[in-house]
Parts: sequence; C-alpha cells; structure tokens
Amino acid sequence: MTDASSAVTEALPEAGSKRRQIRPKAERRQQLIDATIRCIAQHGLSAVTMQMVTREAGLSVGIANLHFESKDNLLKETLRFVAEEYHGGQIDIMEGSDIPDLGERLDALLDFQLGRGVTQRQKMSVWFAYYGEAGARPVYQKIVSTVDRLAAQKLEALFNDIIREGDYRGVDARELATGYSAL
Amino acid sequence: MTDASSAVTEALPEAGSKRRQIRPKAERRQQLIDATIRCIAQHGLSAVTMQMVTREAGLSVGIANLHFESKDNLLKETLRFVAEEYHGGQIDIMEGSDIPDLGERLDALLDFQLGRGVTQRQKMSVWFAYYGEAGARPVYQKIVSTVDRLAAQKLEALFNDIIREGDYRGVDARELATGYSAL
DNA sequence: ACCCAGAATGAATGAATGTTCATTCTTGAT
DNA sequence: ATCAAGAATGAACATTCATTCATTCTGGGT
Repeated sequence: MTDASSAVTEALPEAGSKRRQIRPKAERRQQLIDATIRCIAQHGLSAVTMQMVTREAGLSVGIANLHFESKDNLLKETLRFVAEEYHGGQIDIMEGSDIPDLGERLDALLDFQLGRGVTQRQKMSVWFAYYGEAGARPVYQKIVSTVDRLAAQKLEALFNDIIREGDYRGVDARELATGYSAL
Repeated sequence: MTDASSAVTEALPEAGSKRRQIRPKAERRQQLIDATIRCIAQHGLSAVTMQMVTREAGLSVGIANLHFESKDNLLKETLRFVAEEYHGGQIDIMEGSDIPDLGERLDALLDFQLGRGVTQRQKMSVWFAYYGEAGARPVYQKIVSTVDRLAAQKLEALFNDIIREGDYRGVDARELATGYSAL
C-alpha cells in the first residue's frame, strides 16, 4: 500500500534456515498485520496473543513491540488496514462503472460481502470481531463508524438508483439502506 | 424468565451492610448474567474479567465459579440468555398481530433493533460482541446460528407479505432478507 | 435455643501474557 | 577487510487473571 516496491522476489528462507533476515520497516509491519488478521480469524479477537501473532508471522516475540508500540497499537493498526481495504472494495463496487446493471451491482456487493476466497472471509471475521468491540472502545468506534458512514451513503445512493430505474413506488431508499447496514 | 417468582421485594442491602445474603440459585445466576451483560456492553467482551463481573453484581469473586463452572461457561450462558431474549423479541414483532400494517411492523423491527432503552442497547452490544467471536468459537457459532436462522425465516416471510401486499414486482424477497440479515 | 447443610467469602495459587532490554547478527558504506 | 547503525532475537520480569478451597456465616428444621 504505502510501499510500491513490495514486489520483491521474496527469498522465503523459512525452512530450516535460522538466519535472521533484515527487511524494511514497512514490509515487517505488513507481515505482522497479515499474521494478526489470520490469528483473529482463526482464534477470535479475545484469544489473540503476541506470541501467537509473531509465531504465525515466523518472527520473534520482540519484533512486534519494535514496529508497533504495543499490542493495543498492533490491533488498532490492523483494524485500520482491514477497514480501509474492506470498505474500499465495497465502494469500488458500488460506484464503479464496471457493472452497468444496478441489480447486478447489488449482487456483486453481496458476493463481496459473503466472501468467496479464504482471505476475504478472514477479513470479514476481523471486521466483525472489531465491530463487536467497537461499542466499548472509542478508538475502534471512530475508525469503524467513519468508514461505515461513507459506505452507508453510497449504499443509499445505489438503492435510490435501483428504485428510480425499476419504478418501485413507495419504497424508501433510506429505510432499506439503514435496515441493510444497521445489522 | 425461568423463575416467575423473581418479583420479590428486593431488600437491597447494598449500602454499608456487610452481611451476606443467601438467595436461591436461580436468582444468583440471573444476577451474575445481568452483571455480565453490563460489563460486556461497557468494557467489551475481551476485557471482561471475573472480578469485574462479580464486583458489578456486588458479590464475591468465588461465587461465579460456584454457580457457573467457569468463566467460559458464564459467557456461554450469558450468550444463550441474550440470544433467546433478543430474537424472541424480534420474532414477537414479526409474527405478532399487534401491528396490523406490515410496513409499520418493519419499522417496529428497526426500532427494536436500534434499541431505545439502555438495557436494549446493552443487549445489542452483547449480541454484536459474541457475533464477532462466533467465527472462532463453535459453541457461540451454534447458539448464534440456530437462533439466527429462525429470525431469517420469519424476516423473509415478512418481506414476502410486504411485497405481495404492495405489489412491488421484480423484488426478490429472499435476496432482500439475506442481504438484510447477512451482515 | 440449638444445629448443620450448604451458600458465600476472599486470600492464596499457579498459569498465561505483555513488555523490556542486553545481546547477537546483518548489511551497506568506507 | 573493517566498522557502525540498527534490525532482530528471546530469556527474564512483572502483572494480571481464572480458579481453588479453608473458613465463615445464614436460615430453616427440630
């Protein structure tokens, strides 16, 4: 994301070799965030430990506090990453002109949300996990709600278009959109 | 719920009095479950501790393991309680004949979900918290999905009725219901 | 008035976990 | 070849938390 040169050949010296690798900061951060996502998806947010994450990433325990100040911060940054990617994808579908038919666009949105690939499902798990904690944690609250409001607006616009196109009288777009996303 | 005689006068000897009260098992269980709900809503599922819950309930730490085998079990029973009450309320609205107009019934459902009262909002928080962990915890998964499937069926039926009544052609009830609840 | 079954307590225990930091190792520059 | 900067490591530490259990207390039965 922030580093365009991440397309390195990835030597992948995982097996056997105990030699430590030195990599740029941005790469390590992403590596740890990815590991965190997998851990949350598999074990649940409340069961995630630093040892778990760093082992999943194939790194030592100390490195997490080297690149992120604390566990809390790692979790916060992971949420930010997922939120941006997840809702970015949603918005791309909703306002992108790749799919001309509006009904199909709604279908695509559903497909995206239900998530076919493993990665997508993992991200969904993470999203839900944070959503569940958002009520109690102002930091999460802000990230989630900001990005959520954006998506809600786009969704309402999409519903409006569909209703106008299909000439469904009496259907309130905002109500549908609220119902759709309130859950 | 399970105990109809819960309408006792509640002596409320909270202040000052260090004297311990002996109460029936069912009452203590409910007392602890209620405290757990408040704690989850306020601090988040992953931050809840036994000390926190028992203090909130005005009881000693040992009592939680006396009435529930473990913390895990207390959380599980709390989820079961909330799930039954929450979805019970949903279903009452959806299939109850108190509200004749179908559109208004959908509104009532939204009102219920968005939750006006403090208690209702707390229960919602708890519901989301568990929902977030359900992906990783089979026990939660089962409770949530079972009760969720029931609600989804009722919801689809309600959408069907609305569509039939309003004569909105081309709208697929199942798709709407799925979209509505899949999130 | 006495007694005792079992409800309730909370200090103590042991396990788990986040964080630190002295040390080791890698890499690029000189 | 040598060196310094700083990336990476993981054993050690301090804390927090779930769980236990010896002890205290309560209330109904006799």
